[in-house]
Amino acid sequence: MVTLYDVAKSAGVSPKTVSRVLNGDGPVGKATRDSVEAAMQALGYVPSSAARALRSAKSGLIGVVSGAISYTDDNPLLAGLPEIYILRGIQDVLDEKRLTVLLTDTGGRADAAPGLLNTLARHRVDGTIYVAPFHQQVALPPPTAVSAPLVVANGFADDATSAVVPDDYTGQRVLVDGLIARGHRRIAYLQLPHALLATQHRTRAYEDAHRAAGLPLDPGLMIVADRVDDDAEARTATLQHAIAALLATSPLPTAICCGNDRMALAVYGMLRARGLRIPDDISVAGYDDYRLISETLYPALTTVALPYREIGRQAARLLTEPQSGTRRITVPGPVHWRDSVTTIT
Amino acid sequence: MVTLYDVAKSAGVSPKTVSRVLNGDGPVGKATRDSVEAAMQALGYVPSSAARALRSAKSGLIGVVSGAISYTDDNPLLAGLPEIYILRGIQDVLDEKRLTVLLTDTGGRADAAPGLLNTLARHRVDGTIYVAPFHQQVALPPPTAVSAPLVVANGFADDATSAVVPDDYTGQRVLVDGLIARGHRRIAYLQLPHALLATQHRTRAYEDAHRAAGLPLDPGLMIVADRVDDDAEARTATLQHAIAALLATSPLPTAICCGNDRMALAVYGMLRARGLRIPDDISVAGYDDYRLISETLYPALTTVALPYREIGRQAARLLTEPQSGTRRITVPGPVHWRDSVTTIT
DNA sequence: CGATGTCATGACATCGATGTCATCATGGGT
DNA sequence: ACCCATGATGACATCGATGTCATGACATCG
Repeated sequence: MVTLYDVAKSAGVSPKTVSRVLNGDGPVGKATRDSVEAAMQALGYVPSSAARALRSAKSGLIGVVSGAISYTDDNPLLAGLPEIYILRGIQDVLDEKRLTVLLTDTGGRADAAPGLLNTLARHRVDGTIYVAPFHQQVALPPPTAVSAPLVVANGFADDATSAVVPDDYTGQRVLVDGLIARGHRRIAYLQLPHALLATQHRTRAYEDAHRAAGLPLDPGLMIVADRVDDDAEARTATLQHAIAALLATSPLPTAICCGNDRMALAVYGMLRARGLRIPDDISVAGYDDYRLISETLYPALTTVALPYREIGRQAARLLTEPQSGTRRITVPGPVHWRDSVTTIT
Repeated sequence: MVTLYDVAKSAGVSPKTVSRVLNGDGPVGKATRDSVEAAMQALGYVPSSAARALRSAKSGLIGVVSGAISYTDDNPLLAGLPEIYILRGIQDVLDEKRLTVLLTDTGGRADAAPGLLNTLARHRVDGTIYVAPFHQQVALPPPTAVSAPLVVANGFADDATSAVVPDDYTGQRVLVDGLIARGHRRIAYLQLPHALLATQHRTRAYEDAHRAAGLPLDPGLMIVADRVDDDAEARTATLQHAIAALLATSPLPTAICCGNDRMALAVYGMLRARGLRIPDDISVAGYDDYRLISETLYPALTTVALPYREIGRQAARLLTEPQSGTRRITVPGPVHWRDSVTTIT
């Protein structure tokens, strides 16, 4: 390994001067700088961040705790994508600031967190972002003696911890307001389980939108159509029942809001199996804007984007641009109107 | 920060003894070990991997270069998922060995690699895994003075670099053999662009399967139905044309192999828009086993799994369990037979 | 019973950077 | 002509671990 001392010797200067060239600390003469840089080039010098970290207590690492990698196939409902987008937002910001991500994965087990935080502490990360798989309250281990700043993304912990969460209410509200504006009067809502915070916020938005428009709320149109823990077949069956119940109402709904795009994908198939055309007979909307689904479905799916990337960005900024005190940020996501929704004249 | 010296003082032993307890090097008396461990507990000691790395030249970090994070929405064709699964396989192995992933992302630009490798070198990673977004030859920057061992996953570089790649030939071959065994005689093949190595291998497999069964090869059934660089609409149009061409042949094909699951998803919609039932009128198969698509589609999609997770595992093992010389490993993936394929009697 | 080996432990140097403080020109201000 | 701020550079200690070598206490062996 070429060290800073080798560079110094080769350039005929002191180690400290090389350090100054490297970090732009003190002033360095033009000629000296050039010869140092030439020496670094010639020797193929690569600074050791271990040594730097040891001396200056800055590792240049940001720890990330997430299930982005492992959730991918454990839970197809979530499919890991949200966390990937959040990671991407984090990268956006950290790249600019020349920080590197030290990634640890929960492997889907919530009790993995303490061990992972310990690993991050060993590496003396300059800060940690804890990424929740979906909008929820997370339980953090008690802050140890070694506590770099910590931010929760896509969830929140307690009042002493900064957090960034999606604005579920506004997303659903804008969607339903938009459907009403497009002439829909009987709008069904196939919900995700009520245990999800997102469902609670979105349900309130669905109801508020109806109230604001002076429309009645028909309980027959609001059905929980997914489960959390079951296997794929049981979940399909749950959805089948919901669709059957919906199509038994009269008059038929003209639009169906689905809890997420994945549900919408299944709904497409089920409606068509019953001979219904989308959007001519019935409009469909999703949630999440999984572009893999929403753009590929035929017709393309109207859906609400969750601003995951922006959540990641905000979290990274919160962490790296020291603010005063603890903050909680709510990030709204736009509705993408596509061909699966028609206007009723 | 609590250091090893604090622990030593508190336990009344020398720093070196604490180090021995930590690493299990030399022998340590039972009583001494207990008091040291108690002191570590009490003080909340967390070892500094920077100091350890500096002294012993082992960082406990494995660098990963991939586009897993950034590809996610830049290129819906690939959608990042393959790389996520590969990462997962890597994690499987590294977790066991108590190594941590230092993740750097190409941001979708191939020319980002040299800079990323330099970042990894600064952190003195114990090894590097270069993850290719799809099966291809990758161009690595010239090995610098600082070269930890490197392995390419899901691609290959040159004869001096170990690599792990998927077995595209066998996957497609088993699929087409299986379709023929199920009575299909006119099997269409909607290919991905020929520029992809995967397409070349799979096309050979498709042809070999026909030859082996004594079936004629109809060029009208082999259509390139996707493009690499175009926007979503142009790609949909390309696929539409392919479907139209296919349905103009006589007799109609009884099965369609798609280049990937995403294409199969679109094909479902297009066939149904033309009034064809799946699988009654025509069977459909995909490739990749994106479970998000393959398990959710209705009916569920028959497809070939790409063994991404296993590729990641093998790559991590290749890196961390030093073998003799350079190796190249080919990993096969199984066919998942689901309801989108019917047997012709 | 002395030689020898193993166990248990400590002293000290060292890994490769940076922080602190000192040194020595140089040049502008008065 | 003198003072002092500023620029350019270096000497030296230091960050927190581990590698090397040394030491003393026992146990074992011929």
